[in-house]
Amino acid sequence: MPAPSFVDRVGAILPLSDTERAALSKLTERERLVRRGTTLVNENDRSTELFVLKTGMMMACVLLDDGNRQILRFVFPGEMLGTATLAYGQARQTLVAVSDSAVAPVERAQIADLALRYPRIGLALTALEQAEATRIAERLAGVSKTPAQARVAAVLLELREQMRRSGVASGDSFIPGLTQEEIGDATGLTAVHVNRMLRQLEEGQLIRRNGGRFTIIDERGLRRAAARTDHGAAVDLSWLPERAG
Amino acid sequence: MPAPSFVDRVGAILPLSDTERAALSKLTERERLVRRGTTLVNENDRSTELFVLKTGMMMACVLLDDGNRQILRFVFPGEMLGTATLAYGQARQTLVAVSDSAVAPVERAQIADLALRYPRIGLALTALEQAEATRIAERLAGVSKTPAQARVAAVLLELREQMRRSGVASGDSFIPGLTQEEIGDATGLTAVHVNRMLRQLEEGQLIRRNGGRFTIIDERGLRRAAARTDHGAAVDLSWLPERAG
DNA sequence: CGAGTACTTGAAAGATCTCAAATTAGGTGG
DNA sequence: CCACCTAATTTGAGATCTTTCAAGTACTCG
Repeated sequence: MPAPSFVDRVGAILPLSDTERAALSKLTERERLVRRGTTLVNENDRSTELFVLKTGMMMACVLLDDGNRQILRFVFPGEMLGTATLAYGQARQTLVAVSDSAVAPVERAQIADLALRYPRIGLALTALEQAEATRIAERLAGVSKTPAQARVAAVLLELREQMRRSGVASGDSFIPGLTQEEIGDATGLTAVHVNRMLRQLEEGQLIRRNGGRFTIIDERGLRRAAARTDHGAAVDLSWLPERAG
Repeated sequence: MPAPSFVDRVGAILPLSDTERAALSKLTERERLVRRGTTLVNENDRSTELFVLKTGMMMACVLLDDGNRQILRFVFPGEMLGTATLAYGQARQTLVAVSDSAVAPVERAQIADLALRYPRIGLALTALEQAEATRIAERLAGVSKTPAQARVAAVLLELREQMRRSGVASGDSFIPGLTQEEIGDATGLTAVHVNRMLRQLEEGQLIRRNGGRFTIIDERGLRRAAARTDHGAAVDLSWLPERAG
């Protein structure tokens, strides 16, 4: 399974006409490369462009004043990032490449134009954004009053899930490509403590590690350890009428 | 200043024609009362309606399996809530009234119809949703690696800010109307610890309390205590063209 | 006035962080 | 291809923050 494109993501929640499909494709024509570890956009930069990830893996984070940072989400091919420029004309998150990546820069005017021309697509974008918001809300719930081991287990499960959906990984084995420090920034833990939790999960026969490769041995057990499991509802806009009724 | 209506909120970010204004008003015609402490919607309920808060104060939370809950946001008049039904056909958050409230139930088909008829309004709703997502992301950042006192200080500042904007409070004094347990659920702390942090803030001459009323004595100091301050960008869609160009 | 809920305070237990140092892995230039 | 250099991982011990448990006080509503 190849990495899903933006059109695929939108098409998955809403049947698209050929015209709509073409308009969407046109949106992601341009391409900009971002090297691993490089920052694409800095928080609070004034900007009117957003991005669609074409290949690779990126992350969105906010920097705390004490030098710490909170990773808000990991981004996979076909997903939008930096969409806050739409509403704010300014970036609200720092975007960093986790691995070498390619993004399609999109002017917010293009998005607006598209949404005005094809209102159904506008709604589809809203729905995708909402899905992202829901995911972040879930993460907030998971981070705040959950023990460390559960948080780490949850990130692993979520990463594998997303990597599967993006065709980057298959089966129970995957390569997060994150340092333990980064896992810590995503879970609100110290790198040192992340290390201990990974060890615990390994000793509990829930996962195995070789180099950078993780294998989930006991998925049921890992889910139990993660406590909060994704109730896995899917975004679906197929109920949308063709046109205003 | 009276409580802003939904039309006011949308109108604040985008100039509206009379037609658009009328269509928006029509959306919130119905009204349903929710008594303090009552649950309007339960997480995971199948449903195709969302709500606009007309008066009162509500909150959106997710329940954790250990009986704990995470409060994701507090909702004030003119704001939408339960919007996940749009994309999922199912509630993703539990909605509870903090004080006696009145909501306008809206069928998702109505929203879709509106957005298809008036694409600019569709974009405005997207922008409002995005603002909410940004706020939750900020909260995530603030909760995960921040000391308890800073979290409590931050909630107080945010509550005052929102209550001001909604005309519920003015000046430096306001009545959160939340139990310390609820503040704890919002910050990821125990009620006991919230109590101690409030005491600390009081002893540090940053706030004062009388009954349920809070007064911010030293705003600068409280902001410093809260560490992460809202960079306060405003949502603005005035750049939107009238129609697709 | 009584009962329940919220608030307050103390003391001890537990989780996570910090600091420090050793080991391993990865990448680069010779 | 090796040697080196830096970044990442691993492990231990003590410090710190937050929770838990317990008990007493204040408030509010019938």
